Amino acid sequence: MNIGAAARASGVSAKMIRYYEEIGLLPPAGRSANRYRVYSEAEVHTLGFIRRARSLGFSVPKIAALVALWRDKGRASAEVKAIAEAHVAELEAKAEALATMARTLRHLAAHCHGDARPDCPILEDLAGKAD
Amino acid sequence: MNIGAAARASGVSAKMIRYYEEIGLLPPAGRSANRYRVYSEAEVHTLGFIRRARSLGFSVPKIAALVALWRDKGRASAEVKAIAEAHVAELEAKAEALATMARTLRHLAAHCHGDARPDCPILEDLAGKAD
DNA sequence: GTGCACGTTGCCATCGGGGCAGGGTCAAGT
DNA sequence: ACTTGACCCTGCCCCGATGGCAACGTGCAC
Repeated sequence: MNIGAAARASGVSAKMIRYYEEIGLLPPAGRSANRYRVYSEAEVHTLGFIRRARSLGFSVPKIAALVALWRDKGRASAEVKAIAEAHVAELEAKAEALATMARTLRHLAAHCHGDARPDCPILEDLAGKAD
Repeated sequence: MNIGAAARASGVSAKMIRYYEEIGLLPPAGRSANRYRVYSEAEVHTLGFIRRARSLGFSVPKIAALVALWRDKGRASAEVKAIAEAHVAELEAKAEALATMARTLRHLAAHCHGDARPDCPILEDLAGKAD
């Protein structure tokens, strides 16, 4: 299977497959006589694993750790759980930071007339009223 | 006031002040005879505005629009409110996306023993059990 | 044999910064 | 006067994960 077919089969773009190989997340793919990268079903399976991990917001280094544990049939599930829980905490912290910004701004916007008049509590706050 | 003093007074790093000038968010600062950038209190005030807008997650282009409205004493508050509400929607969408990832992963982790045994629903899910 | 689809590598851009190198400037202390 | 240290200047490289483009090689179908 060439890279394009592997990309279609896994949902990971050819560009990203090369990138993952370049940064060491994937071992160098085998090459056919014409120097084209060749992928097996197992490698496509790994690419799908990576895609799903990315969709849960895992960074590439964390995914590397997860893939290593996945390959290690004797892993302790505690190790996986620890990575996952640390990531959940990170995600929740980021989500809360964004939600806090949204609440603050929503509150400011609620007090803004939103008409043709120029006075606006949003600008007043940004200008340092509450500094 | 030189750039270092302006940075301390505004809370924006000297590096970022130069960056904002370079990308056009700030007009080129005046220069003293030795080519040092010179800042007035008004410019420091603008920098504080930018810093607070950044802390609410506004992108640089949006901040450029907000600064322009701030300067325009005849602005309609509706314009400011529209930018703010669009940004609130963006923030909430991103926060919700992260929160959804966190919930999904938290759910998977809750079903993981987290002990020395190797079986782990987190890895099973990533491997495509639910693909 | 020709054209198209696909592969290869390499470079540039994103965004909001951090950091460092190499050099100029200035003020205070010796 | 001379040195030292703090500050300033510009320009470059780095981060993460991804997209895009250029220039060029390959393979297959007609």
